Amino acid sequence: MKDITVKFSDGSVESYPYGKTVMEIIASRFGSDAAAPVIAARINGKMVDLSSPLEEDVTIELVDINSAEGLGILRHSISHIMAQAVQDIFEDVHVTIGPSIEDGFYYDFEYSDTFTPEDLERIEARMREIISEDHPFVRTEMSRKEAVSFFESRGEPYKVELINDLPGDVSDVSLYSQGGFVDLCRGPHIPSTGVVRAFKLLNVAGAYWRGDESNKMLQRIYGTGFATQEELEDYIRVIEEAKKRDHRRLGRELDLFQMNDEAGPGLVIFHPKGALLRTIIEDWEKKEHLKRGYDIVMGPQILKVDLWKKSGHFDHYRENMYFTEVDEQLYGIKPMNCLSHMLIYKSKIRSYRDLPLRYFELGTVHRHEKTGVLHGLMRARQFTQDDAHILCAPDQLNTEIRSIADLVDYSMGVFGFSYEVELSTRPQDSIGSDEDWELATGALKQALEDNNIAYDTNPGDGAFYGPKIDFKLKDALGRKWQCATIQCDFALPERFDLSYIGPDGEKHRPVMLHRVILGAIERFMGVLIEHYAGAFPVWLSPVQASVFTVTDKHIPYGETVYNQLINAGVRCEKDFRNEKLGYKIREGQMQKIPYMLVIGDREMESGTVSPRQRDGKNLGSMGIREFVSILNERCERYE
RNA sequence: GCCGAUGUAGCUCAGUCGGUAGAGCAACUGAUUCGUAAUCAGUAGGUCAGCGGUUCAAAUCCGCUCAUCGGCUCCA
Repeated sequence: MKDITVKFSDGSVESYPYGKTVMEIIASRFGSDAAAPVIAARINGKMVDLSSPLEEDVTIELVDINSAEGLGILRHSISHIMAQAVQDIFEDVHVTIGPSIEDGFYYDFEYSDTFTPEDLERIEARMREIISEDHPFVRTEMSRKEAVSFFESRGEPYKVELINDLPGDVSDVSLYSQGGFVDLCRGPHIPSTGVVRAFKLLNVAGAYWRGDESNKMLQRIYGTGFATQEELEDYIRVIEEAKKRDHRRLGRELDLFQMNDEAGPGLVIFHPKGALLRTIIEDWEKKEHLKRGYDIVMGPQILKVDLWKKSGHFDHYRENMYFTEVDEQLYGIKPMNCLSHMLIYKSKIRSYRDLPLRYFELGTVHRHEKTGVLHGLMRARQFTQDDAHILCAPDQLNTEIRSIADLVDYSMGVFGFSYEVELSTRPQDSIGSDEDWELATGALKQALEDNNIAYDTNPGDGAFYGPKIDFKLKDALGRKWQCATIQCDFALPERFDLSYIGPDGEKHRPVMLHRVILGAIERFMGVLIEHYAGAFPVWLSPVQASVFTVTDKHIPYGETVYNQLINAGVRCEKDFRNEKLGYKIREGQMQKIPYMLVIGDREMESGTVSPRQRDGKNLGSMGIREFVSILNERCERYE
């Protein structure tokens, strides 16, 4: 056999004997030390194991354990090790699938009993044994038929189902084994179990087979793995930090809101500070929308059921709606705000000169969410959307979508979020013609491209009335939250027979855009609380400053300072209790108040205040007016 | 809705083998008048989520319901 030529990603080209494995080639080219963090390779663009032999001329790229792909391979391999450990320990466990995911991996098992936290420890212990035994991951290939009978003989029905459901043109499948455990798997994998340095099993949860709620519930074990122990510990620290930032906890500690069993699940009760924060956000939004040519409108909470039938909500959204009977008439409590907006449009004959019309409503909606999905402010049964419906001519769609995307971008910047964009296309259960769906999807796509916005596509994930663009913001811990969305809708204008008179004097059908910027104010507040860990920027803080007296004799002057600040529009509290200054400061810090104003002899004599910033910095003595202008300037910069 | 876990004072949590409930912090009262993250002392606070069952006796064992938490499905 003749030698083969290998081209490396640094551009160098070398010859090797036929049939050498990738690992051997890397070791001879870079030395075994340099090869250590490499756990897989990309050969002519295809990911392979290091143990695969090279039988033709190739271009080779090394996949490092620290790259996103390398980490994915490592975690996927750990999931196989976990599956082996589980089957070693427990009887009657059937394996299903076990992929790597964003922050780790999981494996789903069918098991008649349930896994407990103690079981996880036993599984981890067995995994450590498997790792120290350093079993190689061995790839083999089989025909579909062989593989089916192989997994049948091993009593693994889920694997058989997976193979049977492969596309018809797939003739062979690959299997990976390590230490007697065999799994159907595309690969690649790490060379051997001993490569694993740091892993942890995190929790057990139920999960439907193939994610379908009509299927059997399996038991999923989540875990994660990293190249080093330090990285694993960092990750665990982030989880702990997230727990500390939990908006449900901070909501109570900062006295922002409560959820109350007596009131009902999924219902938020805003306390004074939470309601103030919400008011600040809503006032900001109204101002920004008025600047951009939106009209503020308001519709009723309940509308007759016939209108919901007309809109399609009764047929497609009924299970999420609440209904109530008034004077023997059935009413639907609104789960969306569009209906009133349609009626506003229809209240007059519209000309093309009137378009676009942009109706903005801070609309409170009710949705009957399943009990299991409720989650503090993030997922409630009553929430308020910063909703708008834009009615425009088809040729105005592009401009309108682009300016919404600009508003999203501006708003995310104000709150300090980066974001990602997804385009979702027609779902199974939907209304409207194929042409309209195509037109709408094309308009969204075109606008994104015109604005140079990178996006992913989610096929079949649109709303029942139209395709949508979702914006997923990223918070301080890198977690993603769905907030803004733009949905294109040809169906509702049709159903409500909306029209405008064009330049030709004829009736034309307008197009509608549904859109939210922050999404639900409740969810957005939840995200904000966790993003800032409760330490809101000055412009958002429900309490911007608190006045602290050193002793009782400073109370009269403190009262003067407090009143001046309140009159200047500062959101201010006072703490004139007979407590030591350090005690008040500590409480102020825990309440995350941006400025604490200390009032003692010095300030009383010179008519000043001494602001202490939340970061502990003492600003020294200054006049009240000076303090107010510092505060106002920061607010103007959205600090 | 489904799988699993949990529910004890305002909060965080103890409570052994079934024998009628405890701590720290917070609160309240008093003393202290104090300069940048906790002054001291005292007082009060509980239908042990709810309902039912077993038992001489239930926070503890069993059943049901409700709620919460972690996921799945769904979603702003």
